[in-house]
Amino acid sequence: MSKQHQRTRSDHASEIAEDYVEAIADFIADKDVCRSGDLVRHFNVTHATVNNTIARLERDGFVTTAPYQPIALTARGRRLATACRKRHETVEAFLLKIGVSPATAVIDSEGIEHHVSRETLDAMKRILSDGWPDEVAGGSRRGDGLH
Amino acid sequence: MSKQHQRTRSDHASEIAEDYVEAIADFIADKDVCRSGDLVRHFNVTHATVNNTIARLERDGFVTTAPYQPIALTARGRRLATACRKRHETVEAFLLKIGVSPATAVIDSEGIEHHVSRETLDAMKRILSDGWPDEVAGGSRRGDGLH
DNA sequence: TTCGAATGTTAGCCGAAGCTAAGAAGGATG
DNA sequence: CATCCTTCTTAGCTTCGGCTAACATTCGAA
Ligand SMILES: [Mn+2]
Ligand SMILES: [Mn+2]
Ligand SMILES: [Mn+2]
Ligand SMILES: [Mn+2]
Repeated sequence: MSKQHQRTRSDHASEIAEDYVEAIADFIADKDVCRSGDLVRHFNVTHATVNNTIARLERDGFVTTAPYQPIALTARGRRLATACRKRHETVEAFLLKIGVSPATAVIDSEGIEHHVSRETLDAMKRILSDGWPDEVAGGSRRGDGLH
Repeated sequence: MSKQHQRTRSDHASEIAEDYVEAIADFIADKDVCRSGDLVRHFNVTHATVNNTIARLERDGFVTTAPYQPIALTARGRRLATACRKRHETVEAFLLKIGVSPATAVIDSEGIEHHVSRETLDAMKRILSDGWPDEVAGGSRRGDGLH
């Protein structure tokens, strides 16, 4: 019992870090630098909150900062950002694939992404690239064989 | 921007309440009463933590308690529990449907359930009951009006 | 009936993630 | 240069959800 809940709790601990490095990487890709004000607007939280969060990220080795300078990602931060962006994109694309509207897919994927294990992510990717799995006996039988 | 993040933050605020009322309802269904020790074992946290959490649930009108007595759900608590259990079951069943192993489905659904909107839940239910959407050239649109 | 184990409560601590309010640093414009 | 506005930092507060340690209550055995 309760392996689930421990996983959910630990997912939440890394969730903020994941969203921040992803956003920082996006700003850097987009306009070459990321300032804390960019994150204030992006996450819709206060300057003080961004400052505290960035301090934790620096403590944990994901970013480097200097007073009044842009925020830079460490190699570790870049690795995490890339992995998170891919995972996020997969989850969002999968929601669209099952018929969810674009607006809802954007919102739901933002929360869901952090709780998707490697195995579930692979299942989603497989469906996105190979199509729906074959229905096993007892199912409602609709798509017939392949394509 | 950031509508997503506000939703994710507010999902987290209700997440613990949802898991607790669901567990309490399960214990009551199973053995007629729920004692705080049941929750200690179920969530694998300490007595003190369960006590604090239950106090918040009572403050918010989901449960009633009396010293050394079992924990009882209010009507509001029962409503929430029922809705959460259904949603949880749907998410777990859907993960199985896309080919995730039972053990992983149990773990991932515990976190994912809290971030699944009504619309996404409906999409999952539709697939569980009607089978995969028709594949149509160019995308995943499922033509045909409803039903 | 007393006593010890199991169960429940309380007090006090911590870190994460939010906030407000105050002030410092820097840059554009006169 | 001085000024003013934007940007950034710092201090101090809150709630939540964890924890440990100490204490209280209940209840079944001896
Ligand atoms: Mn996210
Ligand atoms: Mn979550
Ligand atoms: Mn649940
Ligand atoms: Mn859950």
